[in-house]
Amino acid sequence: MQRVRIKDVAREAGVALSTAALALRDDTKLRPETRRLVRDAAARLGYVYDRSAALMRSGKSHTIGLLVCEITNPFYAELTAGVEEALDEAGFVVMLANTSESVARQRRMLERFREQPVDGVLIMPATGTPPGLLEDLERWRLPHATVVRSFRRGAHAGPDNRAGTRLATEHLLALGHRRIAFLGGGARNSVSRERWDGYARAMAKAGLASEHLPCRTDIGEAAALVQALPADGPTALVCFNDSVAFGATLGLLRSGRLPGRDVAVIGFDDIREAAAWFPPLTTIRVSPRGMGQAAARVLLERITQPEGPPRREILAPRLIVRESCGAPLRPKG
Amino acid sequence: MQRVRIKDVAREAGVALSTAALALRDDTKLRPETRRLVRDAAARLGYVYDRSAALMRSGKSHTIGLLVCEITNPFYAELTAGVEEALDEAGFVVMLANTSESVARQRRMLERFREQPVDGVLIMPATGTPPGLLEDLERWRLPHATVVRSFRRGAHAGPDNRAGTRLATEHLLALGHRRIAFLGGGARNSVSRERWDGYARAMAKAGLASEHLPCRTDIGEAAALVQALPADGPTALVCFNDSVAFGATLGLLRSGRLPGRDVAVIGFDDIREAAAWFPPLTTIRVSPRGMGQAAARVLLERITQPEGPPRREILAPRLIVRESCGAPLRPKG
DNA sequence: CGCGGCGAGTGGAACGTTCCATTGTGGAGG
DNA sequence: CCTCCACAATGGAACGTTCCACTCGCCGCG
Repeated sequence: MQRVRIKDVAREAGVALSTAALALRDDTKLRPETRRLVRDAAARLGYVYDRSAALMRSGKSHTIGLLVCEITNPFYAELTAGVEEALDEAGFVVMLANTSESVARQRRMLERFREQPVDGVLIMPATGTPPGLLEDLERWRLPHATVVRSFRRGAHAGPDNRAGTRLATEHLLALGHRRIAFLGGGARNSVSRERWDGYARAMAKAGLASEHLPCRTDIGEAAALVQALPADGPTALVCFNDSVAFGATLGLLRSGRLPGRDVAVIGFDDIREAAAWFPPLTTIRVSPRGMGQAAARVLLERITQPEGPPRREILAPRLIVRESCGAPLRPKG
Repeated sequence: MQRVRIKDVAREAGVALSTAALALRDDTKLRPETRRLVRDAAARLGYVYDRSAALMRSGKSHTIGLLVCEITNPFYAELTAGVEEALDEAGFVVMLANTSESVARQRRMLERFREQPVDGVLIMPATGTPPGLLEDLERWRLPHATVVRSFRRGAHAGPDNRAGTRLATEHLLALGHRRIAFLGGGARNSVSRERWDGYARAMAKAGLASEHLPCRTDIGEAAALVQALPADGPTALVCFNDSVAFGATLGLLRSGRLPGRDVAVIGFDDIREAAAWFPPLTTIRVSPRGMGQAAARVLLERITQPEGPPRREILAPRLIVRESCGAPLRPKG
């Protein structure tokens, strides 16, 4: 009652080992009848392909390592789903590591992946990742791509963050707001910088002053901050992302203000919950799932053509108008 | 500029290949000086361990396959994080597959994992999984464990769902509620059955009639259902889980009722957002992260002791009182 | 003084594929 | 009738570890 190997299938089918191997890969060098014969024998014996042996000989593992900065964040969870979906379609399996924004853990898992070995790695860099990591990846000749957060160079897929917050800010300006603050962000990563930048530039262009309300990306923290905001504070909030925006609406509710009527709130990401929120959240859609798929494609291209230049795919965001900026509010007491 | 192998390290250190291999595993059969010598040589050459070769010879991949029914659900995302954390600590790597509740995809990914090969699989069975899957796993002699949703037998870690909804229902009864409905669930899986069961039994014990408001586990759907509820409907809702409870509070708000004052809402799971919600959600805590860790432990035990009986770890839930059930109802009702 | 046992290190087979070079066969072309 | 080629199938080395059996000194003991 041992495991069934190609050898056993070959014996059962009455052909040579290498013939059986060829047949199982459905190689056209073999006559269809022979392939048939071997397949039937394999099915009869319950043969299971052993990728580890194949990997050892061929050097291709058909496996990629995925480094997620925080999988419990719905946005990254959705992104992970997109990556997994696209890679599965291409016949790849995903090795998962959740770094929880720990640079040390990220480093450790990367080395693990290298041992495994994987054919490439897809990274959402933890906040504070040193540029040395990119250099290591290059030195190791490990095909890699980043998603959302990026390094200065290397394959990448992510949203156009500047365009996103610009869109958001201009929408608020068009609605007549003048005192518009930027809520959240402030972390030392490319996304925070770019989103702030898009907002600040739009404000400058309108001849208005920027105002930063920094907080961590956490519903509770954002809620507390907004709850404490004075009545003569900003009339509109461009939020770092939807989670922060959710916090903002909760904070307004708790202090007796109605989001959308008293203070306009606009998010970023358009995560699944945004449409169902109260009030439904106006936000910038970037489709995390689509970005995950794009990133997977970019990485696969890197793996198959390691010599070509790394591709950077920047996805255009879209403004989704709902009710948190004072569009038709439901008449409600 | 080839990859560095143990052979190369051995040559550099001036020892035999097998000695070098032993040294790299830090085997106590070797003198500390020798181990040192080899380690230094390995570091000098930039040696990277190749797990695939080790796997082939030893049959141990130190890899487990994780089948998640829906990773974009925050509860399962948190659970995934727990699994990954615990397995990493034990030196295992996680292969991820998101089945999106598709039985076909689940089956396909399971066969892929088998080829990989993994040392075991951790499964959150997709809704509608046939019992045949368990039989296949047993026939394949693939160590396995389930989390949250379970089969009739086999290793498992999950919450005591009956006790959870019983706790919730008794809490509402103690607050004076009489007309209590169960919102959500209804899917054909063990969790739905058990949660309904705990609620129904508690109601029966109090001599009251059960009432089922079935809906899918989706904020929007729950919100719409609750919004349409008549004013003389139930005064309290035991929800299938927190997402459904979130939907319920949104539905109440939209129809001009205040959750906690007009209608009591109680959730299940205590996901991260529950505490920050408006109003903060009273719920049943099951700690998805803790459950993920427990499941990982149970599976590892299965892998190291395949002969022993599979362990089933049922975690006691805890009632977390916040504000969504209001202060005790006055006799007025 | 011989023998057993132990510590430290060595040599080589084995794992299950893939890949390459090779064989045998039948038919077309000269 | 021989040569050459394409096709179909075969044989065996190689991948980088692990594992087991083995050697070689050296020490203690009867």
